[in-house]
Amino acid sequence: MKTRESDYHHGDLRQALLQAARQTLEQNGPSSLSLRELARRVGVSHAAPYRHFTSREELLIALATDGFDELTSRLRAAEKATGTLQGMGQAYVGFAVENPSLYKLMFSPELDRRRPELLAEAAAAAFGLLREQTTADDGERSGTLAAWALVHGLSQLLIDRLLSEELLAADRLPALVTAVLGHLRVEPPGNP
Amino acid sequence: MKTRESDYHHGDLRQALLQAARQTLEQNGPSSLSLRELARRVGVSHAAPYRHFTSREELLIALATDGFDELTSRLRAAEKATGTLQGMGQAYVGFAVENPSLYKLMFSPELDRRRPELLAEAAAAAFGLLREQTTADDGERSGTLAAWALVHGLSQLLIDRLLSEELLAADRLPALVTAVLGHLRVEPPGNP
DNA sequence: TTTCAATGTTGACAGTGCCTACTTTGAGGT
DNA sequence: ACCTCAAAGTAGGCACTGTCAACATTGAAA
Repeated sequence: MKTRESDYHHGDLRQALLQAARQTLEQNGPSSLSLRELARRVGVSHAAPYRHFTSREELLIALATDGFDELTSRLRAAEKATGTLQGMGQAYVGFAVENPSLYKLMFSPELDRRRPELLAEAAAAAFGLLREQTTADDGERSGTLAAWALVHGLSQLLIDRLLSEELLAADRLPALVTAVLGHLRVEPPGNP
Repeated sequence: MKTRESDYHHGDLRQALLQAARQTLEQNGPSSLSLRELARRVGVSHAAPYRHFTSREELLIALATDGFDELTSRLRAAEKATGTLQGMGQAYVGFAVENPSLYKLMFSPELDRRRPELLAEAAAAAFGLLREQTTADDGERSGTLAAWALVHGLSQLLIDRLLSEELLAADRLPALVTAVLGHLRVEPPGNP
C-alpha cells in the first residue's frame, strides 16, 4: 500500500466521513453527530465536509440511504435462502436490532420534509420485497400492509426497549419473530 | 379576568412553553424546536425557561409524557365506548395521525438514554390497556405483542407517508385499521 | 412591613451549521 | 516537461444554539 507524502488531500473523505458517522451514530446516538466533530475525528478542517455534502442533512440522508440499501440486500438474501415470510421477518428485525440508531435515523422525522428520491427509492425496494411475499390474490393489499407494519412495529418496540430486555438477545429473536408472525393470517402467494 | 400590571412574572410560563412547543412541533417539525425560540415566542427572556426545565431534553420529556398520558386516556375512552380491539386500534392510530410529530417524539432516540420513570410509566399505562384486551389464556403473550406491534407499525408507516396519501384521510382510517387488524389471530379474553 | 424564595433578566462562553475567500494539489492537454 | 485549472482542503467569520453565573423583581408568608 502506498503512503501519500502530503496528506493535504485525504483520498476518500466522503467515505471516511460516512464511516465515522456510522460509528459515532451507534456509539453516542444521533444528537452528538455534528459535522465538525466528524471532521475532527477524520483529521480534517471543519469546513472540509462541505466539499462532499452540501449540508448536514444531506450527510444524514446518505447514511439513511446506505441503510436502506443494506436492509434491502439482507432481505433479498433471506428471500433466496428461506423463501418464507418468517425468514424475511427475521432478517428485517435482525437488521433493526443490530443497527438501532441507523434504523431510527432511516425513519427520522428530520428527514421527513423533502425526502429525496434516492431515499424513497431505496425504501421502496426494501418494502417491495415484503410486498411480493405477502400479496394475496384477492386484489387486496391489506395482508402485505399487516406484515409490513408488524415487523416494523416489532423492530421499533425492541429498539426502544419497551419489551423485556432478554428478548433482544440474538438467539431469541428468530423464535420471537416466528411467534409474532404466527398470529398473521395471510394467504401465501401460491396458486388460486 | 384580571390583567396584571407588570408582566415581569408570566403567571404560568411552564404551561405556556409546553403549549408553544407543541404548536411549533406540529408546524415546523422537531428540528426548529429551540428553547430560545420558544422563549421569544412566549415573550420572555432566553434564559427564563431554565427556571422550569433544567435542560432542553427535559422539556422534550415533558412533552412526550403528556403525549403518553393523552394517548392513554384516548385508549381508555375507546375501551369504554367500544370494548373491542378494533376500536382501540382506531383510537391509537388516530392519535398518532393527528399528532405525528408528537408521536414521533414519544419514541425519539434522543430520549432513549436515561428514559426517566415518568415517561416509562406513562408509556406502560398506555400499552397495558392493549395488553388486557389481547392477553390470551394460553399463558402466552405473543398475541398482545403482535397487536401492539401492528398498530405501532401501522402508525409509523402512515406518519412517514410510506403508504399512499389517501389513506391518511380521517374517514378512511377506521376501515384501514379494521382491515389490517383483521389479519390478526388472537383469542379474545373471553371464557376458556 | 419586612423578608425571601421563586421567577425573570443580562451577559458570557463554547459549540454548531454554513458561508466566503484563500491555498494546495494532482491530473490532462499542449 | 510545463501549464493550467478545477477539485479538494483551510482559515475566518456570522448567526444561532444550550447552558451557566450573577443580578433584578416580585408576590406572599412571617
